[in-house]
Amino acid sequence: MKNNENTNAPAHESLNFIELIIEEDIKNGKHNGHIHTRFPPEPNGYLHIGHATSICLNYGLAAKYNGLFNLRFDDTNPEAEDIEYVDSIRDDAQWLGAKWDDREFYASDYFDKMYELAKVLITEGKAYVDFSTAEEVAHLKGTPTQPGTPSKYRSTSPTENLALFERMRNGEFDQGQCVLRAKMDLSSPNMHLRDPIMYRIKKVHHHQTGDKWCIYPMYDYAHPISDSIEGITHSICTLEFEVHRPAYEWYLRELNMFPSRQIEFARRNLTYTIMSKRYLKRLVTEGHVKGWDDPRMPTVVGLRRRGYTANAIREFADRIGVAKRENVTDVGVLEFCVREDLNKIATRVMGVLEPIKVVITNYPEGKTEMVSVENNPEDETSGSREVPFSREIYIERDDFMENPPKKYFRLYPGGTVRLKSAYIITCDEVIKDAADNIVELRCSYIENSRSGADTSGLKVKGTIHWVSVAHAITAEVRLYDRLFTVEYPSNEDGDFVQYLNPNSLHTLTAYLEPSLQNAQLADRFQFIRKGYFCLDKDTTPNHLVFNQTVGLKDSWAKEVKK
RNA sequence: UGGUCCGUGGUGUAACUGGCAACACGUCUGAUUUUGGUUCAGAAGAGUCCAGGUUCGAAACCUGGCGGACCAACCA
Repeated sequence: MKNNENTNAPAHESLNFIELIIEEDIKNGKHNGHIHTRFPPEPNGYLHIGHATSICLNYGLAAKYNGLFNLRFDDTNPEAEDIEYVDSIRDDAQWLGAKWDDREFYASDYFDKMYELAKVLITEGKAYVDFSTAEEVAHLKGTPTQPGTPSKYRSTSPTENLALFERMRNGEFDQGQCVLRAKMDLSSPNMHLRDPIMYRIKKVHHHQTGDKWCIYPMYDYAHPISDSIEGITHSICTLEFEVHRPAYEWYLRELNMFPSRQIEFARRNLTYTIMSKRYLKRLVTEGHVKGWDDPRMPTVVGLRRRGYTANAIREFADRIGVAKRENVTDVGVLEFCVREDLNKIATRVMGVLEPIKVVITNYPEGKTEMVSVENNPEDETSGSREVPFSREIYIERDDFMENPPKKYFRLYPGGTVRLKSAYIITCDEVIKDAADNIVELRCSYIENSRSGADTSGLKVKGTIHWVSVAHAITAEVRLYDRLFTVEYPSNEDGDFVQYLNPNSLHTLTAYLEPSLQNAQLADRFQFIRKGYFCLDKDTTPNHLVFNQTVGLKDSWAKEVKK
């Protein structure tokens, strides 16, 4: 090895534990160095940010090692599943940037094969039909400290079991009357090895196979077989399946199938939100949010509507990495990732969220001039546009203070400020109503201070945004805050809904520069000095609606807090 | 109290498998700035759950504790 030019660079790129396994496998020529991963969602709910990072993980690994990635719907429980979820999951996965060509599979694609393989196990005396009730099965399994005891059906002959299983399949038994069990190890300290159920009877319609089947395989049986059939080399799942791995390996070994390897990682949690499908569903059904795609939801559809980019989510997945220990990632990291992406691509526009009117007394009445505003200082190719300026404008209410604290460099009586891309103004007079509310500011402008042609020589500390009263358009703007008031709602005592943030949605009517009239759903904007926004799908031809994706970093707000 | 897995700054991951702990977010300074944004420069913050042991040398290996998560659905 020759010495590296950059001696400070690590000798090796730092790898996560799964990459370590993969590289070891490649080095050893396992599967001829081929890598094949998959994402196996059950179509019984919408994808959330946790699923998204898992997709990034699995797809990313395949892409990195020139392998393949499959999307596979784990549809073994038709009672819980629905085609609606299949469609949304596929759409979200695609949006995230995963590619699987024609390799969109369903566990149900393999029902025939699974049925045949079950018969092989029965024939070899490794599986049996058990007519015990669910309670009996549970009871006979024993406890973690006490071994299980054999059911009286455990010794039925293979021939008889074969016939029984066929009758199960033919619908001759009632739902719940019997199950097919694998003969593993009743005395194992691992409960999942105590003759786990392979098939149960469910006389229900399946969204893919219709009414073809009335018996459906359990996860423990279906998953290794699906992986194996597809030639999945690295089957990545979450930690709670760790104890299932011996069963996973048992089936593949006993059936002599392609040895897919299961690898478990710790699911990643996020502060101030919840990830459990059950809880998410409650938020929707109980009306705490407006739907699965409510911009406050951690669902992929929610994040999309909120204005998050696939880029940002991929970057997030990358940054938080993957490991086996418990973790809670600060949402701040996610927010950092969107800001980072949006900063590069968002068009800068001006919009006043909470207005206060300013009259520029020495500016000609009825005059309108167009000032040039750059679309994005981070992108020289983005150009600029013309924005109308006139005698009466709106500025942000908190850009004015009657009695400003130290270091406040916005507008105040006698103070001077630059209007972004326009003139420098001085506040001469504060107009109040009978109730002492400030209703208007009277200012004067410096005529030769216009941006780009400033010969005034004046230096001002503050620059604020504005919008011309006569030209402003109005829009509904929805500001969002964290959905919960505590960092880890599911860890708190009591029902998680009591920790919902009552102020997670704040709706207001804003005044925006006229160019926003033509905003499209795919557009990304930065409302200067405020945050990143996108058009919401609730928009109608005469009612614009904008969502705040995330606010800008606000070091003044931090300063004020001190 | 049976089994499995896990314990590294506030948070998330690293440390090339034994050579006195790095990166990112966050925090704090300062500079630049017609966005209190961006960018740039810098700082503080862990001695790796604890105690022993092996070793010239341990975050890593061994032993024993402690702490946490998961497992007894005809869910996945």
